[in-house]
Amino acid sequence: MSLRAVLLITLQREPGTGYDILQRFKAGLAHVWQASHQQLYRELDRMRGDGLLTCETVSQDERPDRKVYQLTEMGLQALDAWLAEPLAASPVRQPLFAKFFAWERWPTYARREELTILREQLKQRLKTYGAIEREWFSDPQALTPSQRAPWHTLRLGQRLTETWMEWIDEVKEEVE
Amino acid sequence: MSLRAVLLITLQREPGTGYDILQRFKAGLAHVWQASHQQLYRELDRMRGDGLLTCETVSQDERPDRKVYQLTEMGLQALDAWLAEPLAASPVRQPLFAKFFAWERWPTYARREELTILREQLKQRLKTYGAIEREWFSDPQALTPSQRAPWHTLRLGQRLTETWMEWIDEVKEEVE
DNA sequence: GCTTGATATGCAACTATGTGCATATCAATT
DNA sequence: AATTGATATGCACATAGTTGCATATCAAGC
Repeated sequence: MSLRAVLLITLQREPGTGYDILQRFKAGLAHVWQASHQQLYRELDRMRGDGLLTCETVSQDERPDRKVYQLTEMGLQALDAWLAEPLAASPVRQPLFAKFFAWERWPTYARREELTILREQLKQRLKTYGAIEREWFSDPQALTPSQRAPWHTLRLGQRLTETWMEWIDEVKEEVE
Repeated sequence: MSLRAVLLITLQREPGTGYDILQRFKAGLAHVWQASHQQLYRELDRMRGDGLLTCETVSQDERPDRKVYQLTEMGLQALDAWLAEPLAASPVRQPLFAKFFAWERWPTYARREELTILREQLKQRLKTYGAIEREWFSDPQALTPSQRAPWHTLRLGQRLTETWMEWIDEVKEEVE
């Protein structure tokens, strides 16, 4: 349901095509949801089939048609229902942690490589967060409550990433 | 692959049945992996089919047979290959964050309920972590490196959970 | 002239996970 | 005597997500 919910939220703000949504995902929702274009197009079509969206095909000169999706009343109701229902706890799944349970069989060079790559990914993620923050939330005091809410999620994303990085730096010393 | 990998690690330490593994998951690996019994039995059977495990059926007086699974040489190789290969970055998927992007449509009472329930779940998780720590890692200094490694994962689990809880407490004030 | 990247869409096959249902025994409690 | 919880296994169906492939145009750079 969650991809569907994220799409409902994204389209509720303004109508758009699969490609639009993909761009929005890459820009600001990067710390919220990731999906491939295949997944998006498929889900949008299903949602249209279920009556949550309407689809208007816009012809373009000598280019593939754009399909602009828009929420229906039913879609809005589905969104409200999802918002009202508390989320189920997400199951814990940390494949990296599992490797620590096979410490003896995990070669030192592989440990080092794994942690180095992960640290690099986290650093990159922080950079992305920073870019999003500068673009959308440069002046937190000036934000309205509904603009401020997404900012909070970004802040948590940052703190969780920092917590991870601090841990890696501590553990790395013991790896070698 | 990851459930498979977790099973390889669990069985590498000592052979066992699906039920055994389920108990181990509940006991100590709770902060690493969660899986239903259906998933375990199915995956174990597939792994046997792929030659990673052998299965010995042990008859019990008037009870269903127990199936004791054990790693094969191939299974050990698969484990080593998995350990050597750095993990791909896991995609970000935070349905809760998505709700913050629909702030205006998210009723105050629902926000409050959502965060209260989540806080309770996190508190419960910390309690579980505490129990695991007391049972397995009561004296961190006395641990061998390979016992110490899983302890690190527990510590990170605790810190991430704490980071979440602090964030909830901050955000809760603005919710109301 | 050719490649690369952005724009724009999607099918088909596969893998992973979740949910509902089903079975069977024994011990302990009500 | 009946129910509940622990032990022990599993099938079948449904949902969610990944990967490979396919198509088509235009602009910009080499």
